[in-house]
Amino acid sequence: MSGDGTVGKACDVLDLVAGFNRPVRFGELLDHSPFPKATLYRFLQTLTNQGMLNFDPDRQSYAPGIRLMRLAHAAWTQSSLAPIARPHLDALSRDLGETVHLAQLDASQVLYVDKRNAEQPVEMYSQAGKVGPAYCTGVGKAMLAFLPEKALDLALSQQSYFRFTPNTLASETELRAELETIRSHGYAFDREEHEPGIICIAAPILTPNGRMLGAISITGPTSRTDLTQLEKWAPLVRQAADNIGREAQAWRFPDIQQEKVILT
Amino acid sequence: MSGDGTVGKACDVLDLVAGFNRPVRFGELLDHSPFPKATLYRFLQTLTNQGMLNFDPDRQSYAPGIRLMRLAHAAWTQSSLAPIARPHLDALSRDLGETVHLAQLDASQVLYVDKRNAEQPVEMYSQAGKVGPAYCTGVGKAMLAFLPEKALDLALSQQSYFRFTPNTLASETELRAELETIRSHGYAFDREEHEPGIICIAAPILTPNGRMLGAISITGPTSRTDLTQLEKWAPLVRQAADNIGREAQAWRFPDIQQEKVILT
DNA sequence: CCATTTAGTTCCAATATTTGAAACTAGAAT
DNA sequence: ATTCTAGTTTCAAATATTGGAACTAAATGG
Repeated sequence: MSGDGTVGKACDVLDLVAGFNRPVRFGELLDHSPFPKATLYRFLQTLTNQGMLNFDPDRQSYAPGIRLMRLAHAAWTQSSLAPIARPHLDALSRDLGETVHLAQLDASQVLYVDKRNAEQPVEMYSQAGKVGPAYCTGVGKAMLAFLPEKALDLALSQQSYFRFTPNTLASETELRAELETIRSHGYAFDREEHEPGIICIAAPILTPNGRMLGAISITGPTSRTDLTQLEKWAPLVRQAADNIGREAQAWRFPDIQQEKVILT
Repeated sequence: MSGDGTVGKACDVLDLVAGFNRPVRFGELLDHSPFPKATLYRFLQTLTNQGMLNFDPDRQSYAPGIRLMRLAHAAWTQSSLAPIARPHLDALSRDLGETVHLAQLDASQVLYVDKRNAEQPVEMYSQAGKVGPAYCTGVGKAMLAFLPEKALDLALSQQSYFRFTPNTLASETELRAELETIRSHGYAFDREEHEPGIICIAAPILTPNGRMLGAISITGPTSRTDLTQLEKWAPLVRQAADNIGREAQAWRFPDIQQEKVILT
């Protein structure tokens, strides 16, 4: 994938292991990796040794290690929009009573960063940290629509365009047209493009100076809601997204000033 | 810390950045790292490039990257006890009405893997992924008590023994005596050793063949409960821990058999 | 406004590490 | 008992990392 020397390769191995979504044996990994046996073997040893992978001696299988959870906790706290967005998600969830998602883009995929569930309490990592396709979800399209040109080209070339439902926009051409519409409206719909019976409205989170940071969405089942209903919520969703974007840009400036004060 | 070649060093840099618990600039990292300027610089570039770190161009600061969240999600699903323990935590939480923790050991520290909160829904990564000291928490001591000798020696040498409260066991000698008691009882108390006003009872999670996998605990404020009350719950906690341990060992065997069946 | 300091980035030859074919070992299947 | 398969180790050649030093950009201050 990406040739950042030894470290990049090690990251690729991490992804490889994580990608199986189950503990996996050496041989399987070898079949799916570009590395020679000895090389892959040493990477697995090193990563296991570091706690980035977990080796189960009973099963003789590798899985992502819990050291990653500690690091991810720091990432969630510091690099994600979750801390800033939290009160806004709470408010949307309370006011609208439907599922609320907060997502960011990671490797051209949608990464769900936080969630409020309509009737039941949040399920932990089973939601946060989960990934999904960008080209056929509300949050995904909302984010793509406001990506800078070069990044967009790359991202669009990396989508699978698998047709999950009859409504899926399953080509780059169709998707680009849709993104145009989304840009002009300022929000995106998911018209059962990923899962039948599930629709959503999503808005991008943009800083005042235009950097796209993520997206939020309101999701509901077609049994309970429809696109007309969702569209009525558009102003609310947009407003929440704008507030998050503004706060995100303002964030940390106090921090820097503090340092200045201390140094003076 | 640990010299696993280039990959090990890159992991150290990740820990270094995560350890600040806030976005941090190049210079600060340099002051706290053993690497020369150019070397650290290249590590940061590579890791940022890989999405393992996040570089904020406005602030010119580094933070753990959201790619870690995706990997951690896989770790939580596959390598942690959370999926197995979930129903047991739910039951304990429902029956006892107090806070329930599930923890595992990571780098001689307590890593909280899941949680049920008495009255309010779970807070996401703000709990899962969080780390704490092993020598002065219930889950920590319960796990240490059932660690194999060599691993225990290492772990005990890595504790800070900071005296958080008057009750903290702030030396290896005191702690070893306590671990002896815990081994004979099969459960551990936290007698306000980490936070004043907070007590807990914890039980190690052991496989039938004796491998220590983690621990669970029931925590309460001294205003509402006392050690006598907690001790009454010991059988319940132990039973839940045993069930988790048994299921964890049994886990995956079907998987292997499936493969055998397919191959035959 | 220019001089000076500080912070961050690039270069490149010396050096240490990674690489991977091949040999080896343990255990399962025949 | 023998053959296979899966996993582990070895070692010289190939390659990537290293880090001192030179460089640039941006902040500071005179």
